[in-house]
Amino acid sequence: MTGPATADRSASEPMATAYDAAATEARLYAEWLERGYFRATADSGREPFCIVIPPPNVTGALHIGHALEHVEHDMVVRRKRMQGYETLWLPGTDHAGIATQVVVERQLAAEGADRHQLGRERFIERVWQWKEQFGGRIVEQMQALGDSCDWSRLRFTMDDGLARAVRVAFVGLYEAGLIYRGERLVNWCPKDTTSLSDSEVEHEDVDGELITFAYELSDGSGEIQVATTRIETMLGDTGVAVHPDDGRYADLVGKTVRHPFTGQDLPIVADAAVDSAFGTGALKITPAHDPVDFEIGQRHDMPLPNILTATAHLSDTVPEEFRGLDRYEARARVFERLEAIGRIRGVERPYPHPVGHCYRCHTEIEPWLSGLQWFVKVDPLKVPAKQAALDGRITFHPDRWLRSYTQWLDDLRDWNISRQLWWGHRIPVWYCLDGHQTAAVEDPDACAACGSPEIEQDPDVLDTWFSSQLWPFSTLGWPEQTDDLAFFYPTSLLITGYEILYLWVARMIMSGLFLTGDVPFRNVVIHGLVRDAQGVKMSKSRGNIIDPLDEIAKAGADALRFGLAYQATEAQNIPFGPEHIDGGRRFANKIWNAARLVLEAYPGGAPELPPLEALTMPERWLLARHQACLEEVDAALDGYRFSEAAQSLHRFFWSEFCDWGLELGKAALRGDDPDERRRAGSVLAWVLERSLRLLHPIMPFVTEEIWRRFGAGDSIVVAPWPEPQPWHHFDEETGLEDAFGVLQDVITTVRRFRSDYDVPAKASLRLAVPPGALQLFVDEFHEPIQRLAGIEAIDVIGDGDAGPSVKLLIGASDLFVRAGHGFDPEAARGRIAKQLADLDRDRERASAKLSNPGFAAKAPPEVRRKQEAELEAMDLRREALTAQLEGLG
RNA sequence: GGGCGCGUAGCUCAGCGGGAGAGCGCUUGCUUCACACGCAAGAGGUCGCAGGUUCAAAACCUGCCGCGCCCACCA
Repeated sequence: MTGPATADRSASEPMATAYDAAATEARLYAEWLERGYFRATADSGREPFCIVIPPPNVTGALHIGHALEHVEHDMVVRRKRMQGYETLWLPGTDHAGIATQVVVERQLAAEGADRHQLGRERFIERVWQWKEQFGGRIVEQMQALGDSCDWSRLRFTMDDGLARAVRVAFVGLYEAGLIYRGERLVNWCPKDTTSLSDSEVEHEDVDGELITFAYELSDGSGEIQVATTRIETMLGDTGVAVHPDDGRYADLVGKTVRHPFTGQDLPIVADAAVDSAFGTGALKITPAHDPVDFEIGQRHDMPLPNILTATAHLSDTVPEEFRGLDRYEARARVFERLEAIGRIRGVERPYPHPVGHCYRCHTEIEPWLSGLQWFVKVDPLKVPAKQAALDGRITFHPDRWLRSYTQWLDDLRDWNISRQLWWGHRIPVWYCLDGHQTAAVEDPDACAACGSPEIEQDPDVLDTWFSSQLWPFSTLGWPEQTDDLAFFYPTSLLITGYEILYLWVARMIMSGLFLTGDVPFRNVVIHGLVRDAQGVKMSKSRGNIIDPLDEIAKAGADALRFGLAYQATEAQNIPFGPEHIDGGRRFANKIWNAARLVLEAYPGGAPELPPLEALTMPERWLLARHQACLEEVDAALDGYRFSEAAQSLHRFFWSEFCDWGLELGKAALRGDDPDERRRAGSVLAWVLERSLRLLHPIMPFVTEEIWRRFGAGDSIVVAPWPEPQPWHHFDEETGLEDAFGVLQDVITTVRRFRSDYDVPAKASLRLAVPPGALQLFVDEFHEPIQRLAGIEAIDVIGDGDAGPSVKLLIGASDLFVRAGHGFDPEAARGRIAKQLADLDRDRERASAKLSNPGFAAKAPPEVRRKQEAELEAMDLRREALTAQLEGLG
């Protein structure tokens, strides 16, 4: 720990006229790290609060979506820390199987090599080297953003502890019969040459073709037509299927057709999976290349001719003339050949239809028989996962995501977890020559079944998401029963994007419940996707990317953070552009300058509030507004409505604290009376200091930099979160808002008069008030009225003694303004006439409502009273406007 | 095919039963000793359309139109 804040050199220097983020942020962050503010322990005796980060890919750079997600994390975490929780934000990165392997392979390709030349072991070494070199980049970027993570616990999905967790999880599921090996169609990416889970396939409409062609019956008695979007697969056809109830084809079932290129006879079968209404009602069956056909093939004992290689070229199982073609060439060639022999019966082109694509490289997915693959049996896992969300052990925010989650679970099918890659957690299963399987946490020496020492490990690695799903507990030490796990698990909250709700969130819940017996987190916040200011998705090709690092360099992390927080609504899309960062930058500067004004007159130390009865009415108003803001911020953040919190703070700080609080307080702050100076300074400093604490989770740097100048403690990072005061609703009890409203009205009305009548700023105005309540009020607040409304003097006048003046209206009283110079009545006449017209429209609507008998009978009294008061006010305002118009001639 | 979300000021959005709001942009006037990264005043909206519920609807219900997203084995 360093010394007290007063030893902070920057805190004793005079404040520059503009806030300099670049000179501040890195310095403060380094100090926070050095002082260990972000480190959490399991034995503090405090309430735990824990968030694990959605681990970004080690290959990645921090993008704007991360920035949004991290700002939300940090807002929650910094507030919880201030609220006294033992707060842990656990950071880390994901090894990202395919993505990382592809990056390193590309690097190798640039050197004229490939991974097969290098060999498995050396390739993996190479990836680790790459990780050591570039994997830390994203950590630095997170620090630039201000993320208050406990860096001493930084984890990586491939580090030793997590590798062990993966093996224990695998073996546990295996022994429970929830992991099995089987041969079935998988989603195959021919570019990455690996299988993918259903969730890693993105369906997208493609302009394809629907070709109808004819198979001739083997007995020469006619033909049967079939339709397909993938005509090349007819080389792997094993039959034709029709619906059992389809009378058109009833006679044909049991007959065979002759394949035009292979000469084989293929059976015509009846199967209920066929939709008679589609196409010709007859379906060609390619069991090895289509999921529906696979099942039909199984039911009718058909063979499984695999006509494609791993790279989606035609294999040696097809007639010579087609071998070696890739799938698209083959599509054209087969069509040509069928056309040449007169078998094409129809062509629909373009024919848009959905096709699966690889979520990494966007190559079209091939349903392919790749040999034996590993699967997780999901049925026993999904039931408790669904129940946990339905019974409230896990809450989604916004709650509409609950429905998506449960529906996804309902439709979930077994999860293919083996990947034909090198980079990743290798499947912990060994095979002996007799084909026995040994699944083990520690590398075995011999087959568990027969004791044979000649065993070989499965060459495949696990789906990246298999290790990611363990993240909330593997990072805390699981499977060991560590203190961290006992203290911080289940974690409190997970914040992530909807795009990985299924890929990641749902699987954490399933595996967490099975492996730890508890939910992995109690709350899930799903945020939207950051788009550009026009709502268009950001992408390199569109050139509308906002790089958070650039923006931090230009405007500061606080500016970026505030801009993001301000936009972070519960909507599915978060529009975000440079103007939002600019808004944040200006707000940071506004805070800085407001502090400059207050601190110039403030002696230092923790601000103390003078007794309430010693305060002026505007000061009490300011306290009330501050309380309202605190309550709004608390409610918003408790409900994870980040935008609401940011907007509330912005509105209060700028439009209430600065525009009215500081402006009204200035005179006393700089006046001659030392008591007044002290009182005003204390109130403003008190509100400012507490506002800084409320703002700190959003804008940690500028708030810290200012806060230290109070000399109220070491750091705002560990300062307590403001609590509501016992007097927090005194404004309502005393009619304070009304009184302050009159003051604002007087000032605004005079200002508007000056503007409406084009009275030059330097021309003096005199305010004439008739004797009475308003006169007493104006008298009491003559100083701020004169100063803020820019008037020279206030006179008390008798009735009918208005003189050459314009009558304005304040509340229910008249107010006369005398301009020292002539003004242009023409300019004003139009504006007033329009105001009158608008007013009349409103009046009509209000009086119609009031005279409605139903309203009188059924509306609650307070609504009626309010409505009456409104109409009254409109009447008065109308009178004043009419008088003004008359006064203008 | 199933599900979800959105159509409110020029732009992007908040509001979600009794006063139509914010940010940015725009107009006008201000170098007023915290801030021109600012201050003050202002213009601008039949709250997608049509019905219904209600004393009262931008908000609740129904239908329609138009966008967007997710899920999905109709070849």
